[in-house]
Amino acid sequence: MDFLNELNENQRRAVEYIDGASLVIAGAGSGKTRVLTYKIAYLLKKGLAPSSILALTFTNKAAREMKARIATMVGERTARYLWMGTFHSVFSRILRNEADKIGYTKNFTIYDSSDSNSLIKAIVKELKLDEKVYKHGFVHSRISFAKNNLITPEAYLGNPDLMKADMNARVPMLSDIYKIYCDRCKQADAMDFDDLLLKTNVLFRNHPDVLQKYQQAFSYILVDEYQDTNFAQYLIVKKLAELHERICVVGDDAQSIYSFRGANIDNILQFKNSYHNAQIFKLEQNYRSTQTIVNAANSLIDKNAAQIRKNVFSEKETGKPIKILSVFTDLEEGTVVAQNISNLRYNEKFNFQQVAILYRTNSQSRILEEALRKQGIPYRIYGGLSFYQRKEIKDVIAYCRLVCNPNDEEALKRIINYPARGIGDTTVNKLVECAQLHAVSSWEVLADMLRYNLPVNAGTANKLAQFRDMIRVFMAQVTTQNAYDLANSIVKITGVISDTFVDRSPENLSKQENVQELLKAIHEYCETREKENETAFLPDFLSEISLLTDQDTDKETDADKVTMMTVHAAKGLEFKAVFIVGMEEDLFPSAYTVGSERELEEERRLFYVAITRAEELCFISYSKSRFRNGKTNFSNPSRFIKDIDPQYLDSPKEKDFEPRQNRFSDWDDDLEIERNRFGKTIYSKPAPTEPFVPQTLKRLVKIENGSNEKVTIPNGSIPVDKFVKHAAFGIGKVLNVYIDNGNEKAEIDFGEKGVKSLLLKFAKLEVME
DNA sequence: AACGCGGACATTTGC
DNA sequence: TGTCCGCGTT
Repeated sequence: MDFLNELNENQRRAVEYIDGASLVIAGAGSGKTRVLTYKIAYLLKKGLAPSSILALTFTNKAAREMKARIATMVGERTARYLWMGTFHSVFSRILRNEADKIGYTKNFTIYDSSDSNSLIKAIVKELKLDEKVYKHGFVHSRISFAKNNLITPEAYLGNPDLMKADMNARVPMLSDIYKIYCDRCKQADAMDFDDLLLKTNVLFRNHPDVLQKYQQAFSYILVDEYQDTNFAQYLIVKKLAELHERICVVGDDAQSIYSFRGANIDNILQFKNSYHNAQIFKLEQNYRSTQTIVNAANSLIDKNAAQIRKNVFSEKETGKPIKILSVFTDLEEGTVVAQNISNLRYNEKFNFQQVAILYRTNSQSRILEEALRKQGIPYRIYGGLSFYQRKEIKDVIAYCRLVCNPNDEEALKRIINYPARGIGDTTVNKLVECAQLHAVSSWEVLADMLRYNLPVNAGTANKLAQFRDMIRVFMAQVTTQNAYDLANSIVKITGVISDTFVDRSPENLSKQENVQELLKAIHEYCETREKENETAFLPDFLSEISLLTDQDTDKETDADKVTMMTVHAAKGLEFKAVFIVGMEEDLFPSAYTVGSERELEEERRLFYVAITRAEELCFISYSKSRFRNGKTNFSNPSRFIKDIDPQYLDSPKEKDFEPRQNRFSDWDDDLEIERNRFGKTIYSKPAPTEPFVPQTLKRLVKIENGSNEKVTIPNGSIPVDKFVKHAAFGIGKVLNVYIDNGNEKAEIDFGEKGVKSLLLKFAKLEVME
């Protein structure tokens, strides 16, 4: 096994230890992927069948690349039988095989987050709850949290701590929403992303025979990016490995950046408690970056308290210091970055594809994009609205989903009146209500409107029947036509994209192109399957794509283009030169995280990930002003820049690091408001001592022109002109107190949150001193 | 029922 | 800025 010689001492020991559990702590750039691939090759050479090796990766792309590398070592014929993929894709496969055991069909739908959110919205509405209190994003993240921690609705209800917390947070109905949400998913034969992990656990718990089958099937388990696993994933792995404990996990606690998705860094920190006798290997030599970059990154991560101490070092050249670019506007930032890239390309002979621009949020990409375009620099953006999230694609997919799974409520709701066929909201509401009443899906009601007494007139019933019959024709073809032929006739006959033919605007043309692109993808999928002498049906294709991301869709990876992506998306990648942009307070670190030390440390790790993507050159830019959320804000350099040992930096003058002080005239007179992570508004400057001027004149005028029925009460319980604090809106100034419809109300200016009229008997207001 | 308008609101990261 | 929702009009 010659290839073992290509490994360093620690890497080789990690590869060769296959008799029990092992943890590989792999510093950034330390050859982690190499260890994994070589280890799998090693296992295969030792005689393990490829189908008995389970390798779980964090992205599909990582799985694909690793598989390709293994194929070059052991041959394609062997490599293709490896169980390799993301947790979600591997276990969705298993769940489809075992679907009947947990009350699902093989063709269950996977709800993406927008499906989940729209379902949550519908439930909140049905329960007649305040949509502002039960915001879909918030509710979804709580449900997600529960599922990731394997807390079923029943367990949630029975957990006094959770129930009390919801009570105190004034969201007592969360548990009910959760319960209904799960029921509806079940009824729709749908699983959300979290279900793929939760239901796998349920399957293994309730069916020991099934668990045993997979325990025996997988004689060696490898997990990549273990620091980003959550409890549900931890437990799946634990159960599967229980029998033989032949498992190897690889990760780096310093690169744990997904806690918002439930990832639990303790999984890696506590590994040896879960698998006693676990061997630990540390990979500390960085082969990717210059010493300067490695040392700079080390000095940064050193500021975090929670971590496994390790000594990452590089033996490459010293390299150039990290260049700090300080600019005045976000526009200028784009220009400066573009200029630097041009310089690298034409003076330093870099290729564009060796350069990446990394940012904290997707919304930053647009302005950079324009700057690059102006200077004629080719680029490729990853993430953002991925192909499969575009409206026209989602519409086509929704038809496909409904055809494959008639109970898919979210798909049905999306397209029942698109294109418009005279089935309006009123009708849809009646349909959905009727279905709920009988505890069946809307499709079931459509199929037999008379039986369920759907209260619609003859004309409407006719339109519904027409829609139903059209879908039925497709349904009959699910197992007779291949995916491409069926999708093709769906697009033609339903007229999903007919409204893009009204004119030849660029938007419409691009939509048509996208749909063609989709059909092409389906066609290719069918062809590859045919080569394996199988027919690919539409449900197969759907299950294939539901877990794909933008990066999986990308075709021309070899083109010479600058890469633009979020730092999260860049994990695991490397580039000769990296530009980290928008390094400003409230953006990186995000304003949402500065309230909690834990979250702040995660942001710091995120920055660490960004820096360690660079092989040779790293640039960090910040702007003193930035256009965000519809207006321009002034900003200060990120605190993280100061966390890097200055000896590794090439910085502009010192004074740029000082917080800005009245250098920007009247703008600076506004109070700086920042939101902490609970969404409360707090003032970053000392508490206001004088009343602030309401944000917009428009609002003032509105108040003064307010309705005549409002009678100002002179001695209200809330003092006019004083500041009060509200649980959700933060601190505001009382403008007016009056009686409206017999109710005492107060008009309060919450600054950025706007002017609100609150009922005093409901609003909990605290008067500020 | 369809359409258009305007206001409100949110805007972290992603399988 | 952009999306979503509700309202009023046709």
